Amino acid sequence: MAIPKPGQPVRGSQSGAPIMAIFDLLGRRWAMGIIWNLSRGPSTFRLLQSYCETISPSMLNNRLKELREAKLITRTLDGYELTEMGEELFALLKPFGIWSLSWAEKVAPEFVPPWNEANNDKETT
Amino acid sequence: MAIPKPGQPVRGSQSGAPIMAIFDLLGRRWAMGIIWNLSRGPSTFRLLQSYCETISPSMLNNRLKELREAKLITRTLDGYELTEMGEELFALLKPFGIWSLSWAEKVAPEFVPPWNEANNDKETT
DNA sequence: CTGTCCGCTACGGAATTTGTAGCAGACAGG
DNA sequence: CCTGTCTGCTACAAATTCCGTAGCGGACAG
Repeated sequence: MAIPKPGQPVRGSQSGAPIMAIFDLLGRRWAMGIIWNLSRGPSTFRLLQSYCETISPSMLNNRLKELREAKLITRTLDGYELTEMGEELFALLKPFGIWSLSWAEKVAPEFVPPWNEANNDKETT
Repeated sequence: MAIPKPGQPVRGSQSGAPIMAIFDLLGRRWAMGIIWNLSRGPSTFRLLQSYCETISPSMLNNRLKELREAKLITRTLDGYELTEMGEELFALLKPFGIWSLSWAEKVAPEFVPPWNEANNDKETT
């Protein structure tokens, strides 16, 4: 049940607006992380698994299927990769990366990894 | 367990990067929806409950607590409202609203509510 | 004191996620 | 062909999270 059907009320939607469908899709464990990891280029099932260390194969499989049904990713000979729409979504997600740094500094300074301070200049796509 | 502790590996993080902490926080049911609803102004517990129709009180309470711990929202006499950081996050979330429309058109045309077509020109903040 | 509304908690059952074992297919060496 | 190894993916039970509903204590009106 990746994409809520038009007739069915989206979980938590007060109007069935598309934004709630997206939140329903991305508001699941690993969904955004998978998009994020895939933004670095095509990736295989196994590779994705190692990126998301503790994800279980069936979870990964489920998320991958849902994301595929949502036309956000696609299967290729190289494994999985973002579709054009997936890239668009990632473009929206990207600012989170920068913002999350300042957020982490405020709510949990120690949480910002040291390698980041010396490494965050490669952040430009 | 809203904010992953520095020592603990974030669920699904390959490096403990802040972005994964955000994904861990927002990648839970209702989290983004709550931020979204709160962006319209302060709201009460009961009101939030009616916005997120099927959420249970304990769930809402949990999310609210996590979001508060993450310094994204705050309690006031009016109920709950976004902090400055929460507003920043919403600013990042806002483009999703526009993008979700074109996404919905492509993956589920019928899903785009009719009222939107006559209403999406007030979207320019 | 009674009734009503509010914020919030408790708790059992349902749904989702995790951890682990394992299957089928591809490919290399022998 | 047989063996070993690697990859993509499935199965399934256990653990965790979430939903649905009942209910508590406080505020406030009559």
